[in-house]
Order: sequence, then structure tokens, then C-alpha cells
Amino acid sequence: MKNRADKNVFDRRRDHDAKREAVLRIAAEMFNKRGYAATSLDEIAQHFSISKTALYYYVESKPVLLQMCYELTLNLCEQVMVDVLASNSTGVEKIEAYFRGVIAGVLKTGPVAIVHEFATLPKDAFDQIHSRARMLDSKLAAIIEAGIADGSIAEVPPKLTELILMGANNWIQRWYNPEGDKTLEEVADCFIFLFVNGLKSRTIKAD
Amino acid sequence: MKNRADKNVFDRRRDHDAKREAVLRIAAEMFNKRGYAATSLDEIAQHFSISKTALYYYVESKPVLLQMCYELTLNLCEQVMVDVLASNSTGVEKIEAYFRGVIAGVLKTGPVAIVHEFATLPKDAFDQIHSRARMLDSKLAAIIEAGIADGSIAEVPPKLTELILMGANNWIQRWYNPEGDKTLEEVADCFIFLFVNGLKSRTIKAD
DNA sequence: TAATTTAATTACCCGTTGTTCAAAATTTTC
DNA sequence: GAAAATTTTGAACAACGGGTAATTAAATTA
Repeated sequence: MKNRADKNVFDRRRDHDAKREAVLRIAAEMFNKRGYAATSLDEIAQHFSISKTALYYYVESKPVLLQMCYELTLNLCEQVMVDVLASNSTGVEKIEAYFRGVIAGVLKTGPVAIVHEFATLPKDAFDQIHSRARMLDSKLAAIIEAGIADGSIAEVPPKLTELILMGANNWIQRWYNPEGDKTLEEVADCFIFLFVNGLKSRTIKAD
Repeated sequence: MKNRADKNVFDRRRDHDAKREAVLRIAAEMFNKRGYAATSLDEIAQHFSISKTALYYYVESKPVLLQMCYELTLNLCEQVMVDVLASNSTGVEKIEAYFRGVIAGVLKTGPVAIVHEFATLPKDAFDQIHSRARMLDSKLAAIIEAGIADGSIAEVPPKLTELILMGANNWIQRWYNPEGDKTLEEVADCFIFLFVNGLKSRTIKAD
């Protein structure tokens, strides 16, 4: 006969974790496309053909749901950043690696990133998320600065450049459709080409 | 003694037009920063220290307010596009002129552009706004195609490139702060430099 | 100053939405 | 199959937000 401690041995959950994750991903996607305020819990629930109330079995509240979306996204971005910083490469290569990693990782596997409207978060969560996002920003800007120093990046204003790059990246979720005719690799390639090489056609190769 | 027709001669309004325009601009700004659904009429009214009901003296409804924001923005973008298309220049120069014009015009003078969440518009307004926006998109893509043909633009996928450029441009309103230390010219310069020349530092000039 | 127009307010209606609670349905365990 | 744990539901609530109506205040005309 099994004693009380054995409860932990046997995995009695039905598919709680899987469902929570599914909710997270769908919520993130809808938040990205329509915005947080415009997305109701009813709509999210409807997507799974369950009642709105059932969502509360997986998620504490709507703000916390948003918070979890951000956290998953930040985890991913930060991981990519760690890898990039650990690599032995020039500034421009690091920028390329970062955005390629984020586009592939966040958009393909992860719950799509949302990098706006954290104003609706509870204050403590806001502070935490916001500071993590700012940290990523400044690390990117630092990479650009280092790239200028090592001669691989042209003399651009690092902070401004970082904001523009982030903006272009953030907007991708708005229009990217996985069922469309473009793969994520094509998007990433085009994105990288634009920012690294520029639109201008060059008859004389620079490298 | 003046007859009825004379009513039109004398401008008896207090400052109705000016106030309507002010409402439009502030609304556009708040919609851009926080999103349409997250911005309440109360908040907009509060910005002018008037009651929510007073807004209805200037604006028919919230959806129509959004519609007017879009229309003002599209008017501006379309005007820039007309000028650009009339110019006698290469593809890459046209792209540069378009974004410089939009950044300067839309962000400085006009009610900042909002190029998302038209899903909330009344159906007929939606169709109209949406088709105008798509028209701008395709004209931009056509410019890119022409630029590839005339040799001024590298061989990029036109549609994808256009989406990425638009995204970067759209995101600017999110973070740009007129009271900050960067002027709009600096933003435009950086934006153009990034997309035209690319991040990569070049020891050999291509032109 | 009286009459008319213009502007803004207060109070209210009503649908939506986030959230809670108690109860029902379903699984899992034994 | 009974009991316990897990999942889902339905009803109801409170807050909020868009919109309307009646009313008051202010300004313009004459």
C-alpha cells in the first residue's frame, strides 16, 4: 500500500502543463495581433472551446497572463543574448546572430514576443519586466558600440540604431503569417541583409 | 439688417475647428502609444480637462475618431508618395525621400500615424482605409522593384523588404519623444542610413 | 438686456469584460 | 465501483467604457 509521499511519485495531472502552455502561446499571439486590451478572455477561451472561467484554472488573472507572456519572451531573448555575447565574433556578426536567433526562436518555437503595452501590468511585475527589457536594449546598444570600435560597424548612433532595429523586429509579428508563402528563414535573411548591407546596390564589393 | 444668408459670412464659432483638431492629434498620439482599445474617451477628455460628453460635440463616435486619425495620416503619406513618384530619381532615392518625408511630416506636424488595429473600424470605413493602406504598400514595393531594375537597389524581395521598412517606420512613434534629446532629423538620418547603407562599415566607398 | 446659438455638464443607460463562487462533471486512485 | 482529486461550468457581480438625453452655462447677435 502506498503512503502519502508517493503522491508525488505518480504524475496524476491530466495535461495541465500542456494546456497552460497552449493558453500562453495563443494569448501571446492574440495580444500581438490585436493588442492586449482588445483581446478578451472570452476570445482566448473560445479558441479552445472552453468557458472563460476554465481559463482561471490555468492562469491567475489577465495581467498575470500578460506577464507570463513577457517572461517567456524575455527568457528566450536573454538566452540568445547570452549565446551571442559568449561568441568570439565582431560587432556586426553579433548583431546578425542576435536577430537571427530571436526571429527564429521567438517567432517559431516560442510564444511570440510582445514588447509593448506593459503599462497594464501590476506595478511590481512592470518594474521587473521593464528593467529586463531595458537591459536587453542596452546590451544591444553596447554591441553596436563595440562594433564601431572594432571597425565592423559604421559610425551610427548606437542607441538610436538599436531602437530602430528593435522596432523593425517587433513589427514582424504583426504581419508574419506562418501559413504564408514566406518562411521564417527568408524573413530573417531579408531583415539581416537590409540592416547589414543596406538597400543600395553595390558594384564594388566591400569585403 | 442681415438676412439669413449672412450667417455664413460671419464666423461665429468660438474655436470649434481648432479644438477638433487638437482632439484628433491627442487621440492619435494616445492610440499610438497605448493602443486604441486601451485608450478611453475619458482619458482623452481628461487631457483637455473637459467631460467625456463634451468630446461628442467634436467627434461623432470613437470608431469615427479612429477613422479620422487614419484619414489624416493617409492623406499625408499619400501626398508624400505623390511627390516622390513625380520626382525624377532612382529607386533608392525615392525610398529615401518617401521615408524622410513621412518621418518629418507625419511625426512632426501631423497627428502621428497609426497603421494597425483598423479591425475595430465600421466595415465600410475599414474597407476604405484598408485599401488605401494596401495601395501605399504596393506602391512602395513597386518603387523597390523599379529600383532593382534601374540598378540602384540590390536584389531584395520587394514585398518582404517593404513590410520590414514599414514596420521599422511604424514603430518609431512608440518610442519617439519630441521632448527627448534626439531631433526628428537625427532619427530620419539614422533610419535612412541603416536601410540604405547598412550597418556594415565600408572601407571601400561604393559611390 | 432679451433672444438665440454654441458649448459643456450631470446623470443615466446598457453592453462588455474581468473575476469569484458554488456546484456539477469528469478523472484518477484504490 | 466508491471516494478523492481534478477540471469545467453557469450564474452572478462589480467596474468600466461608450453613448444618449435633458439641462445648465456661456457667448453671440441684435
